[in-house]
Amino acid sequence: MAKSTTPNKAAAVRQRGVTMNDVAKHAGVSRTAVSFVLSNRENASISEETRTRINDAVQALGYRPNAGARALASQRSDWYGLVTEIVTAPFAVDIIKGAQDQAWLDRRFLLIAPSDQADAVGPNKGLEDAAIEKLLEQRVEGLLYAATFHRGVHVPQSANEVPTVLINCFDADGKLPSIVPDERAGGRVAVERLLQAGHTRIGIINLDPVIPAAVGRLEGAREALAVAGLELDPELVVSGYATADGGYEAACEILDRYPEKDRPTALFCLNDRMAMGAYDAIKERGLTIPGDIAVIGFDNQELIAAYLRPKLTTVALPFQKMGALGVQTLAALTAGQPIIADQQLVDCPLLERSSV
Amino acid sequence: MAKSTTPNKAAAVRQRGVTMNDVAKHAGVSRTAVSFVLSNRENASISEETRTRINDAVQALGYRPNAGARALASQRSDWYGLVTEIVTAPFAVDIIKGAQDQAWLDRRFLLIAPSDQADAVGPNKGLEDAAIEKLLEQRVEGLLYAATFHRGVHVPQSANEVPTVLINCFDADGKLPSIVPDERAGGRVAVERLLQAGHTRIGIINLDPVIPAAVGRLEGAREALAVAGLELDPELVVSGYATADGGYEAACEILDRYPEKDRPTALFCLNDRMAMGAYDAIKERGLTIPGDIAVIGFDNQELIAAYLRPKLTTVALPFQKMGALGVQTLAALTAGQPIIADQQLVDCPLLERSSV
DNA sequence: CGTTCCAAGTAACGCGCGTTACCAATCCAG
DNA sequence: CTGGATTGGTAACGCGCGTTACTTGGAACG
Repeated sequence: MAKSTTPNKAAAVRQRGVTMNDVAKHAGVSRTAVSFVLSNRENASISEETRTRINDAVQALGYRPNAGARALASQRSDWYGLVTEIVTAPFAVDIIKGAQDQAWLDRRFLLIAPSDQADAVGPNKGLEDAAIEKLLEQRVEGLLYAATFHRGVHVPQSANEVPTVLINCFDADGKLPSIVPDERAGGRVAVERLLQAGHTRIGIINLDPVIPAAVGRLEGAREALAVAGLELDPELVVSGYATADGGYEAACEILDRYPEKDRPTALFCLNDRMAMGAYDAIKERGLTIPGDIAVIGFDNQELIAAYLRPKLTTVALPFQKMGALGVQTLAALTAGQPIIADQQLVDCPLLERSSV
Repeated sequence: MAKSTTPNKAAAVRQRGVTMNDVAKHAGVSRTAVSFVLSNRENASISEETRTRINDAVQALGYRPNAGARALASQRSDWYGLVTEIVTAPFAVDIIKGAQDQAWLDRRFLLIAPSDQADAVGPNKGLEDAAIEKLLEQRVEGLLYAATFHRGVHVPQSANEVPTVLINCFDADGKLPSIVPDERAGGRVAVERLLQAGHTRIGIINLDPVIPAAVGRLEGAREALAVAGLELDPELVVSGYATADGGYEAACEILDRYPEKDRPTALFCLNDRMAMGAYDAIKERGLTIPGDIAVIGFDNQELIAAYLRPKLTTVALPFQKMGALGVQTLAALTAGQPIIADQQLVDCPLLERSSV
């Protein structure tokens, strides 16, 4: 790679950007002609010859359009705002990635603003408002509001000024369209997988029973059992904190409660962190996975699921897909199309690894 | 493709568009006066009375400045571009968060562009270039280029047009300033901690020995041992793949190699994933942590370190701090200040948990 | 009373671009 | 040869705002 000896100088010279006017002069045409060519107008008539002359000039001068000026003149920015809690977020990054990729494909830009601030003491509601305010100042054409765990949220008032789509959460006021994981189908597929492997006595390590994830996943489990002619035994459902320790304790309780012959042969852990704790409880008792006890998780937290030994079979939350779908929905909304549905459910695929 | 079926409606939805002119009329002053008040010009003379009248008008009309127009007129955007690989990134999110928070404090905006694309087949170098190009079209005032693991990188040529700072990586061509973790000090502090706990026979589970992280951390370990009058025993250093399985195998090798009395009483795992595997190897042998064997990790991958049982004592990579420092450095550069140093090292703090 | 000076504000230009209206030349049909 | 329809462009306005130069009414000053 040939090093330019004075990159700084080059930068300093380039500081004053090349404008469309420069291109026009260089090509010996009007600025309008350049604009027409660059924006590929259909109805404008520019001869093939001047068209190439203009393109050559663009190339020669290294012209780069000024997105801000374009936005100002055309009254559209091609920007979407994404508001999310970054701090606690093992998941947020996946939503961002999904949205970002889709936005990129659609030639749109994503402005990401934090809805929480590390240094914020007290209610950070004000900061969230400020974030949205900032995004609106940038004249974003739409807003994505993402949560890191499935729940109902109240979206600040100012979000109403622009089309808004919720991701991994839903509007507690029931106004805005949202995109959430299909927890029920996920719970169903997890238990179906265990049934298919021959397990009929399945312990369930539950989350806090009131959150949407727990409700849906448990309901799905019940459905799967019902299809197999089984009933969900309330005694086999133990709730715990959504941590490895919580999972450990719940698993201990469920494993020690029964004599060996009645012991469940499989555990459905409603998230991977609890599965991590359950692994310890199982191993401590000299039992093997999946030989003695099969384990299935939920969430597909890569760092856990893919690195546990044996690797954890789990149901994935479709964050990337939700992010992408959010952008698509927003694109449809800003284009004036009617909303597809108040709430779109996205499938949670089963990821087979080695714990069943 | 999808043309807006109801353009009128879309226009109606479009932002209210109250401009400075509206504010001016409402307050009975000139637009210039409004501009002066809003930008808090020192040398301009506006009476306190009209100043409040203008502010009231702003409030009453719900005026929101147009950032794009402001950028166009003032020739500065208050935007920085952040280019990073989002896809594989358990870490990227922390860099983003650190940078984002700092940018927010400085009243600047971060435009995040992906340097890798999921759907990109073949060399994605072109996409990275395209991303930077897009950022430059937005007239970002500076560029942050972040990697998800410490390494040398080649930054695309176009990044030279604007001040650029590298985060968690360094310029292989040695031109651009960078911010990287102080791996050596991190390795030192880890081993010091083990020495302080009374361990003198310390096994080291190494990464691929050529990457900067491995080199630095091992060198730090050597220094710490030297200070204690000890030497690093090459036999106690085993390399493995940077995964839980790799850590498991390496730990097995090191634990089984010696009779009990010569067995190391502590393991320094050069990353947390390997520590996760080492845990399994230790537990399998009926040994306890930290009773029989102390373990210390590196990276502080929250999902692992905080949820392993016992929780893993580890050295943290200062991603957030690096992100913040990156923004600060960029701010200094764009303000025309001389660069502080070609390479800034950021401390890796020890996080005490329960495995030592 | 004439001059100077200053507070308080305004008119007007330009940032880079999209867009509409308009113009000049050519090309046929009648 | 005239007139309408194309082809190939251009002039000029406006997007919302920052900024510079300029104006004005009145107070201070000599």
